[in-house]
Amino acid sequence: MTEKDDFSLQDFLPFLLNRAAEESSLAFQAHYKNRYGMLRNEWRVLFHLGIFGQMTAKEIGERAKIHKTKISRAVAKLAARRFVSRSRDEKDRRSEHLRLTPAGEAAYRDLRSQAQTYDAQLAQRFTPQEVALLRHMLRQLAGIEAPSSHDAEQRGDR
Amino acid sequence: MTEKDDFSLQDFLPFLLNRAAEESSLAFQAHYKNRYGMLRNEWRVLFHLGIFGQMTAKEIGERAKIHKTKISRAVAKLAARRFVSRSRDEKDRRSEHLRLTPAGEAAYRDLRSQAQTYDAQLAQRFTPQEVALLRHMLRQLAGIEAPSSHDAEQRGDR
DNA sequence: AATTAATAGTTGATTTTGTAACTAACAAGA
DNA sequence: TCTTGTTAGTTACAAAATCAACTATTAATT
Repeated sequence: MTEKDDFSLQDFLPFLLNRAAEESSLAFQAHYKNRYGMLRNEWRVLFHLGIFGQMTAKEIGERAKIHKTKISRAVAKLAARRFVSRSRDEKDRRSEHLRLTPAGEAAYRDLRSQAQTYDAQLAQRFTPQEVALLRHMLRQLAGIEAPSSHDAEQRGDR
Repeated sequence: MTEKDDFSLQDFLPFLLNRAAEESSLAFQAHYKNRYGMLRNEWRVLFHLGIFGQMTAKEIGERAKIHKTKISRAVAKLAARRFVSRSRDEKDRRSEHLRLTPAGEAAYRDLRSQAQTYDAQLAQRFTPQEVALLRHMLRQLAGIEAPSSHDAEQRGDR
């Protein structure tokens, strides 16, 4: 099993991104899976509601880029476990406003602090400048952040 | 939907990594899905065989960190499409050596060049130094590369 | 050699995801 | 008002992932 050509899978960005994402997700999964029996999508919905207070399924989906069927199922499970309460919008009865129940709030606060600890743990492998750059580049690759003119300048674009 | 507290999901590394990984994987998927009807695991196996020439399912699994059932099914499909040939190891008849057929080689070469183009496209959003650092950090987070003493020094460790 | 444990790979059952079709509610134009 | 179109969210069915059990073969222990 010796290398045959110069193409390195270990340098291919989609491959690296997937491996790094899976590694960090699996490691952090332990926190919410064991303690609260949550799945990744449920945890994501919980976090969005924890951060933003009240959102519709649609808003969560847009912000996190999670498909509406995943949101729907995640919300159903969170509601069944009484972590989330739903209320119809009276102006537009198609949509409903979601918020955390006190139990959901408690879970969120607990998991948020674990997330912060875990994130810090990952970040401390690099210098603060490196981490800032990493987050910037990831946001860029994720399509969250538009390419800055700075980047373009450094490439010699105009 | 206004922000309630200081924790930002958009900065949480596992979240960012997942979003960036998904974005790049989906974009690249078009190449192998449309043209060869391959799935992600099949493509990964194909690439490993293209790069390393001959491997067992176990070796591929270890290197790519893909579970053996996924490998088994991916290899079955690649073999059915005559992209991969299998041959028993006569020393240890439990394992088989996998290699690409000429058709598999052709597909690999085609996809490799597309991968290189796509990777370059992603990379050109940043400076060469930034990309080098990104790959380094991702390898680190993926557990492919051990933390360098350089990183530790910069953190003030000893 | 016979028994037990371990390993490479496959198969099957269950869970989760992905895709499409669906329901209910609203909106716009004729 | 009566289509026609659109949107929020759910549900049904197909595809894929996960986990456990299985077969065949080799290694280790007695």
